Amino acid sequence: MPRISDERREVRREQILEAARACLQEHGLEAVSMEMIVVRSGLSTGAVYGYFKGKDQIINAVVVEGMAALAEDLAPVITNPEPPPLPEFVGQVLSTINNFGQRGDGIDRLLVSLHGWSHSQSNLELQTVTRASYVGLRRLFSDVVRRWQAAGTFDAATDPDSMAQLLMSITLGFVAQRALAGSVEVTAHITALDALTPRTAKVSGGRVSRRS
Amino acid sequence: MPRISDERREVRREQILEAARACLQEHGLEAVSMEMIVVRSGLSTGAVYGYFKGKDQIINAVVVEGMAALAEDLAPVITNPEPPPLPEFVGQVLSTINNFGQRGDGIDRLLVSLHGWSHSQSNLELQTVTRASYVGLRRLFSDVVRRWQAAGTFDAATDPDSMAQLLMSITLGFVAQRALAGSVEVTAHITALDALTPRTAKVSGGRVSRRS
Amino acid sequence: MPRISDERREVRREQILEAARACLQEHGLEAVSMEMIVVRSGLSTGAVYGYFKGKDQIINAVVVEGMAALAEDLAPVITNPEPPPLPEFVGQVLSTINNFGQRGDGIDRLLVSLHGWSHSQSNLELQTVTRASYVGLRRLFSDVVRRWQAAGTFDAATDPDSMAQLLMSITLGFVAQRALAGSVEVTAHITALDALTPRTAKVSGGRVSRRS
Amino acid sequence: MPRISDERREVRREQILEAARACLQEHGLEAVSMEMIVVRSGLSTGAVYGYFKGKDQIINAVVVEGMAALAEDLAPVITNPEPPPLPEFVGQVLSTINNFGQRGDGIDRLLVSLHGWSHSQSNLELQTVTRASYVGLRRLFSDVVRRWQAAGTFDAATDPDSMAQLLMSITLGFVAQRALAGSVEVTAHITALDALTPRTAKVSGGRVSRRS
DNA sequence: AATGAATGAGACTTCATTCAT
DNA sequence: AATGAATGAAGTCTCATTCAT
Repeated sequence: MPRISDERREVRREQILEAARACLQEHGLEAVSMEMIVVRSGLSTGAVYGYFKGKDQIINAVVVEGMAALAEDLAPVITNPEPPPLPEFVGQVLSTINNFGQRGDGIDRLLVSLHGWSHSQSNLELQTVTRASYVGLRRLFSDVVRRWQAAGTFDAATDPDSMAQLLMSITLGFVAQRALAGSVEVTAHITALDALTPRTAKVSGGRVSRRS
Repeated sequence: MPRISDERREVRREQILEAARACLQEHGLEAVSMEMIVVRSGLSTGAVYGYFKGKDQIINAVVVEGMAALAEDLAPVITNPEPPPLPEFVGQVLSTINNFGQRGDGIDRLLVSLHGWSHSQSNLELQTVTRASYVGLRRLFSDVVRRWQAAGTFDAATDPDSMAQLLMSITLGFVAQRALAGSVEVTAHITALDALTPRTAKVSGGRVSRRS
Repeated sequence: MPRISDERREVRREQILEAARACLQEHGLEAVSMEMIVVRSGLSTGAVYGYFKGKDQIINAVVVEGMAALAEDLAPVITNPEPPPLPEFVGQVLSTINNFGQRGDGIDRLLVSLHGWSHSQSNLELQTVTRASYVGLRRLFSDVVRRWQAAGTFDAATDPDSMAQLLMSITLGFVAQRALAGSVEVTAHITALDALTPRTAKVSGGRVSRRS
Repeated sequence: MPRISDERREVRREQILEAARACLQEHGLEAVSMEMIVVRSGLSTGAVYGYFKGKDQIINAVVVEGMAALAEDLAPVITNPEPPPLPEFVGQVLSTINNFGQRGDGIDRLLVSLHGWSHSQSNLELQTVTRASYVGLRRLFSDVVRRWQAAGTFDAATDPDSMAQLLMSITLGFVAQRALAGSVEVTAHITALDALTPRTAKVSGGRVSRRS
């Protein structure tokens, strides 16, 4: 029988993860220390160990919950039964991602996710979860492609899985480019995809006219 | 007046970086220790410190030289005065990247680069170099686009910088997806881009005229 | 809100300084190692670092607290409003110093202070404190001279500051000679000063009158 | 059969000691490193080890040769068969010492000697030499006292050894005070001793008149 | 449950000394 | 004799984790 309510427990847990995120972003994967997290969380060392078994578990939780939160944000866009044309669809995905990075508190959760990518290279547990998560996302992308094909707005001969790989690369690459090069714009991606996309008479005509 | 030749010095230096790469891949950014690198390099602690001022300098050198090596491999593809059509061009880029990752020795230099991405988030020196490097790569991409446009094989109205951002995302995303999801294929990307791209004869001519 | 009382904390701190003193005397300034101090203190490495930021801080604390303790011992002698004649006064000072060196525990705090003299040559922080402390002591000596002069037992024409310099030299020199030559006696100094000093009745009266 | 002449060898040896002195003064006993000395001496590591067996030997040589050089400077003053009255004699000693400290080259050999005092506390070899040297100096002082007594200018009842201890303290104390408090003047010491010293009619009369 | 002092393995780095050239 | 690269023991300090209170 817990002395403090589950609700309160959850608040504390989030407090710790919040602190960990901040430290991770501020100091990087190699330099985060338990003490940092403890101080920033406002709890005591012992208390933190009451919520997490150790440092690794905290880092993993940060990464995993980050992925989960992003997935949640992406869900409406990606499971949309009638997805918009590819450029617009990608625009929606990237916008969602962009917004995800900027949640009031000064922590850019996307930058934190880069640390997760690195960490998952050598942390088996995290690797398993991460891989499952990204493979899952890729499958959702391929489902979108299939929905386009079913709706007749996309070449039926194209392998949905291949297309999903490309969409995946664009998505992850957007995150990486944002972190590494700094300036990236969602609209630039939309523009570029618009330029690529072949338009059948009806569609392309419609769009072109809209823009002229 | 060095007792050992510059050549020999360079060999030793590379020995150390090689060891660092292996350790980085095997244990991850947070867990690499100097002792690991020292043991693996076959040199003594003191010797390693004779070549690098400290751990950070080694890590940075690994990352920076990794980027430089990749850039060198990519150069012929990316500075090609008559670049092939986009899907094929991207195919060449991704293939080069793929090959770069698999240089006999069992070290996947691309996985190592993910650690570099993470590390550069919180290491100012590395960040500066990294950013310059990726911004430079993006510029080269935009030059490729301009060459396509000059050759009349690409819509002249498209902003080359936007297109470069997309190419950049695809490139970086390929690396990330390879590390995170595991199975990615260059051919899948080519296929997908082929499906998107307007076919030369009819379309490109048509589009160019339509928009001019 | 500390779990251990301030009192207990102070005890621990003193434990560490005690250990440091012992090591300093036993091995000398260049050879004291943290491990020595840690082992001798009976605490763990981490614990010691919880009380002092580093080795330098410990050494400095040993020196500074040593000076403070000696100053405390000297206070009653040196601030005596009616100081005895010079030879006896110097005898009191040197005796106090001698006693200070032999506090039961087998550590000669005066020998330790020699290390402090050396260390303060190249440790700015320590130099500042040391200098202030010795300059302060010199001022107290000149005040004693002034009290003698006010009481009419000392030549009023003599510059108190000059006399203070001599007293200072005798005092510091006693410490040095004790450490370097080994056998020094307080009584020898008293005897010698007695031999120098003009005897009260005849001489001092004569001199004072002659010079006023 | 030495390939280089003994003369050249001696020059090199002095070069090394000179470098060691500079480093000792600049960085202090604990912080001097072989590399520092090597670099400053302008020789190579190996060369330095050709002249001295190790670091300790260099430090000891610096200290011992420093004492020897000072002794040489002091010799004429202290072995003077007809030493001047005590205040003047002390003045000569302290002046000699002061000059010893300031030999053009920016190195204060007296400050270096403080490190020697510290080092000799825990270096048996150095301690032996140092002790012998200072005990010897003290004996010379007592001989001076005996010469005063023989000449009838000093109370014959005074124990020369006691007086020697006092002179020793003043001498060493002058060095210490110079290093620790900064401003010390030879003249202040003369003045103070003048004020102490009892004058038989003739002598005191003469001096007093000079001052009134 | 909570606290935070204590632990101690292990990280990074220096540096006196050696020795192949 | 001279060089200076290499060695590796030893030093300083950090930090994840535990546990008495």
